[in-house]
Amino acid sequence: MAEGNTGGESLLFLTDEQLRKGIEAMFFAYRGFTDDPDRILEGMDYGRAHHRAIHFIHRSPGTTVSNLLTILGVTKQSLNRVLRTLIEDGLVEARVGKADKRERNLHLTAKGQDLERQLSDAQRARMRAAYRAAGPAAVQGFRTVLEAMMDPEMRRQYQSLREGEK
Amino acid sequence: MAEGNTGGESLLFLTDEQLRKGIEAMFFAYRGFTDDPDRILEGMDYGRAHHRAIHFIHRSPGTTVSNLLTILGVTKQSLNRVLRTLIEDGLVEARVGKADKRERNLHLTAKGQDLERQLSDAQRARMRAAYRAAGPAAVQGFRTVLEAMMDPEMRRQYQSLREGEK
DNA sequence: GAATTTACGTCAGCCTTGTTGACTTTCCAA
DNA sequence: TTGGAAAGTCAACAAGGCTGACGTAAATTC
Repeated sequence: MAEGNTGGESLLFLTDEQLRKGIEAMFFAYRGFTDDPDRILEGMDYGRAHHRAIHFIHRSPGTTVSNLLTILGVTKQSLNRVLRTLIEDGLVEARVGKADKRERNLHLTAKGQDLERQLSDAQRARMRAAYRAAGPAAVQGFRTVLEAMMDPEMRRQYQSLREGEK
Repeated sequence: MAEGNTGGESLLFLTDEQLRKGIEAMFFAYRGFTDDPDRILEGMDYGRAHHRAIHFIHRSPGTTVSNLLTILGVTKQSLNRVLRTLIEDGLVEARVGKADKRERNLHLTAKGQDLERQLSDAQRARMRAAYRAAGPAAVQGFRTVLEAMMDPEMRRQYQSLREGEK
């Protein structure tokens, strides 16, 4: 199904025009995707970077700083600035590693869980509405294309996160 | 596969776990989506903001500054900073409006077209690879979900852009 | 014809979030 | 014991958002 590139109409979805529409769809949809959490965060001292950190700490409790660096793809200085404020404000706890004491195992506090819940509720609500409107078959295609669009390294991260959770 | 679901079918794609996967897919895919143009731009004096301006001027030649403001969703000061450098460098031309002389009609110069081509070639190449790998049905679903994810206002913009082109 | 509104440009200043580079501390492992 | 990895810190800087204030020309309204 995927590679059947014989003649006629099978390749119509690969025209430059179709691709351009896909590109603009990504652009506009990503705005919607980030909008709700951004709105919640504004007014607090936090931004999108804090949201990302909170999301992935929630997702993989006990993860280390360097794990987070790999997933987020930023420098440790950038991440550290964000992490520091979250720790100072009591949303994140950094526990010295048990096996390797150089590592810090990151966890959300109750307060951190609260904010995470607020943010992900908003983001999931939009996602749910979109999924519901589009239907299960479209959702399947959505995920397939997005996965194919990732860099191989990001795809590995994405998939290992998936299998990491039960 | 991930969640221990029985074969209920109909609403399984709306579980929080499924939604979370979609959220992370958006995050990782958007990185891939912006990566290639970003790499081309770095080293030049331009960034993602310039790319966006160039894209939409190419897309709607003769568009006005305020049109662009609406589409991009930034302040005029932000856009102006970007536009000014593009005009100074001879990538964009701002012609005084014919009917309304307060307006500036924006066009890419030959030089601007060159960069646009470079950027969109890179972005389309990744998009094409993803589309090809996923197949036409998945692409259809991809676009449907993204469209449903947009804010109504953005969706209008997106659709009016679509109909603008033949 | 005067007043107001619109479209655009610009100056100044601030914030978030990214970057490099240099340096320290801790501590595991060879 | 020593090299290097993990983590943190300080400093400086850039891109690209933002607000507020102001200016000007053109169009519109009264």
